[in-house]
Amino acid sequence: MAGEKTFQLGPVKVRVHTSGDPGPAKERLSQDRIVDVALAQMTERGYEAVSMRSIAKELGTGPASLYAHVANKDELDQLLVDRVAREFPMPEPDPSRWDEQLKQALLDMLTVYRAHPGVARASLGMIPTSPGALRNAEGVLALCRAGGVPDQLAAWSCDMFALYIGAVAIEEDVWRTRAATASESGEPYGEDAVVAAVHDHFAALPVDEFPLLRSLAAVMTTGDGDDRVGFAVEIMVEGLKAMSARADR
Amino acid sequence: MAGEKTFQLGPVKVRVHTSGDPGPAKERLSQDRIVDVALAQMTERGYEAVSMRSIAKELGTGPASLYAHVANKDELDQLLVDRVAREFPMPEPDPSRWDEQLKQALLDMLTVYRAHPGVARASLGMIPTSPGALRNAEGVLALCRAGGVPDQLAAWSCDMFALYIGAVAIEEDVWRTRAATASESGEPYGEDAVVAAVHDHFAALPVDEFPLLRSLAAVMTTGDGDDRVGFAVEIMVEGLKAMSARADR
DNA sequence: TTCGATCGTAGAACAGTGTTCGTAACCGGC
DNA sequence: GCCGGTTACGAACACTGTTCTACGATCGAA
Repeated sequence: MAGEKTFQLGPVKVRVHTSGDPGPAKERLSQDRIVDVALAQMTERGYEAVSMRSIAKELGTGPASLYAHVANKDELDQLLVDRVAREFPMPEPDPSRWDEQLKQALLDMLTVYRAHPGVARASLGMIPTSPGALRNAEGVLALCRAGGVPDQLAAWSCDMFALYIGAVAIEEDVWRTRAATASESGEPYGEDAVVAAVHDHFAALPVDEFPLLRSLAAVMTTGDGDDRVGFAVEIMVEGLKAMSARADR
Repeated sequence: MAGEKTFQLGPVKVRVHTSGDPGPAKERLSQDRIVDVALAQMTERGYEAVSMRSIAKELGTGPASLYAHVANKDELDQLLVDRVAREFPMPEPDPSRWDEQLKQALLDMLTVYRAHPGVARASLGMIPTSPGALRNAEGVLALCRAGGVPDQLAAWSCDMFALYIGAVAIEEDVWRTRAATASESGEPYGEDAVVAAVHDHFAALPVDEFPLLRSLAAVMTTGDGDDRVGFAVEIMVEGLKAMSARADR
């Protein structure tokens, strides 16, 4: 609705220049531009805030226009996680410290997810042949190779790592949006308050039914997200090393 | 709309027995009954097929009636995963084979999720104080205790295991529903066909960019869901044992 | 037994959602 | 020049979760 418009009235064709009122001269739509604004909206307003309509509106058009470049919202979601997956930093494998590199790479993946809240929600069920997934898998495989991990173990590890990191990112985002909706309709619901409440709940459990949870309330609620993920990554990589050694033997 | 109905017409009150046409005499609604039919619908028609309206319809009422027993769809989802989590079999810990018991317990959790497709979609971000989650955590903690796992490791392991198993269940369900929608609008899209297509895609990758993926196409696409999960569970439990031993030392 | 307050029940409606249809405009190639 | 396939887009469809509102049933007290 800007720049130039033509009307057909019977045999007469009228060309009208509507001096660009509602925004600058619009470029043509493209899959990239759609993914751009979708990612921007999701990054600053969360997963549920971005819809076909909100994207179209920011692009100055209607939702139907998007379907020329994107088949589905499902496909759009896949494009988003693929775009984000390309940002995962993948180190050059160094056989002398491949395990530390692998752990760091996994933590970096989570950091990238955190920079784009909501995107991770589509990471489960990611198309394994998308460019981002390929890059990711190739990088993890290279690190495993550098560590002498048997091929089959390395292959299955790619799956496990991607699944776990995606799950952590999703869970964090779920709690994030929950805190947001809870804070806008009542008292603040910060992470510390939630953790404290959980701790108290555990500590008040009946002894005969939940003795361990009750006595371990403190350690159950110790540590933030980074601690927990750091631990899990440690476990997985150490387990991978142990099983590699066992396979060699 | 069954059994008995009264009409008020001015000062006159009329009581009419409508001989139970649209169903048996309806009982009162309750949270349990709502969760029952929601779980049944989800089990047989998938996550996206169950809505407040579909539940209400099967209960012979309108969607507004549900909100007297359930605050949200979010809360309903939590009730569903809690209900399912109660079905997780938790073994009596045996210190001589606690590791095998733990592995089996994790696989059993996945089996239960598989029996209720779609429910797992709400498992990420599960309320940790719900009865099902408590039962689950207590059971895992008991197994770790039997294995002499240090408390902090055991506590964080609960998190890791639940997250990973939930993620696997979700991913499986995503592919399941994708296959369903793909088969109803085109040729069948079975698991074997997808795996074969992925294999061919990997094998046809450019050598200079994805040498490992290309050469490892076979092992990357080897094994079904059980194989992959079995491997991941093995890795995690072995890693847990390794780190426990290291902490003792 | 009758009254009255409360709780559960629903119909209707609101503001959204993803998606499709039909038509109009545009663009590259003959 | 024209013309065919792609792109654009308003309108509409069938949904979704949720809220408002009034009506009915229920139960304790008078």
